Amino acid sequence: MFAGALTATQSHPVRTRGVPAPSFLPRARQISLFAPEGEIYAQGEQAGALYRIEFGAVRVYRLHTDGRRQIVAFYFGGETFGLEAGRTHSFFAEATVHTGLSKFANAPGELASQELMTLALRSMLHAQEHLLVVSRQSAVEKLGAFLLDVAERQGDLDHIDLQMTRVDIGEYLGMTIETVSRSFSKLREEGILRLHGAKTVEIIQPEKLVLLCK
Amino acid sequence: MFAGALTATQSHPVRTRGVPAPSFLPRARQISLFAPEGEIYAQGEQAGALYRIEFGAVRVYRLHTDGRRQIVAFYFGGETFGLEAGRTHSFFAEATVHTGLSKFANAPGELASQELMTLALRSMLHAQEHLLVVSRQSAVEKLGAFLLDVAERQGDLDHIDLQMTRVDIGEYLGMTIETVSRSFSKLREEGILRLHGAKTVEIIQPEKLVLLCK
DNA sequence: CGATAGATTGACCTCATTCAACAGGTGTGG
DNA sequence: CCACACCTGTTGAATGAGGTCAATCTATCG
Repeated sequence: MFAGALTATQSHPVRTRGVPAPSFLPRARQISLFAPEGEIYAQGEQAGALYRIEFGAVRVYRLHTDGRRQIVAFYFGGETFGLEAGRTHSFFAEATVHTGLSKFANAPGELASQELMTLALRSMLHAQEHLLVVSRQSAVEKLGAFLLDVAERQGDLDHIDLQMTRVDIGEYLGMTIETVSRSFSKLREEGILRLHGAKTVEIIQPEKLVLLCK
Repeated sequence: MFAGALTATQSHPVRTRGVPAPSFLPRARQISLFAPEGEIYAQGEQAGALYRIEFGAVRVYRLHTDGRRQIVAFYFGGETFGLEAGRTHSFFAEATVHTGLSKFANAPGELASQELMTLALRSMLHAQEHLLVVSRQSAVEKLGAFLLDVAERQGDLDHIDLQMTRVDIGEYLGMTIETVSRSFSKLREEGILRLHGAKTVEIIQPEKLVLLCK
């Protein structure tokens, strides 16, 4: 039945917007499937491989000593992740929903290639953007900036598919699930967005949201 | 008299700990001097060059639309900065104190070199570490983690030379100067550190601080 | 040695967190 | 296909940490 989910999801065109397909990497033989909460790699494991998301979504996070989780990035269909500074992973990577990945063995000699450089700089830029969002003062602004980011990456303002729980969003933005929920409600009450279920968001007044968050 | 400050500072050995000298880059002819608040580059300017700090300190920041400043990194003696994702700078770089820099013209063809890759991955890692610090819950923990970072990079726990104002620290950690000051006071009251003037910090109980922040 | 920017401390207030109860939606088994 | 159970999300009230405004102190530089 997960195989069913696979074909069903794949029948949608995989979004590749923003991140070009890593043509410089050897073609992956097959797609690995991950159930929600499924671990892709763990902190301490040997790094080196790259992963391209065919469908689904992934969270990359780290654990604080007090047990709290800090999600440093989400990745969606068409995006590539897995590049890290050291030889071993400093982060955990897990699927947030049913997810299909292409894995690329990354030969160490290839590390200096232009494309990998681009990927590293992109990751750096993303971390800095994330920093700007998290250091934003108000909870509503944080959530708004997050939603705009996701909408842009998914290429559709009218139909954002969150593919993650309020817990995930909270751990990404550095706030509690209650505050996340309240912020959604505030944006809804102000007529900026509409919720169709908890995970499908429609942005009605993008201008207002941009004005608020950018 | 600034020339005097130059020789005086240079008589101290320039710390190169953590960041190897960029031997892969063409030797710089001379050292450029910057007064406190002096602009090194601005957002929108053409990027490409790298800078090595001979003495002094640099802040790299970005402006929010509401005018607030978000400092994304500090750099100290021996460290190299200036690498960015795009062709133009997304950030501003300014000296926080009297600073001397070696500028390296960065030939575009060299972009794929192993050493630049290392620099990019280091920047990525730093941005992610910074994110973890800022998303830490309490103000005292943020400041403690920051001090440990600076102490490690300067290689001396007993004598941290901050080389920046409370405003800078606040804009780096995402809190007000009052909260920064109060956090310093709390750490002092708990006997973890001692202040000799506002910018010279002596960490008396590093274990306690590590326990609190790491 | 005086002027001035930077830093500290206090009082008050706002807003996110915490704790708790409730509602809704999803998935499972009958 | 329906009913129940559980997980997820929402909302409310009380608490507390950090922001804001303001006054005072002090370190540094001319």
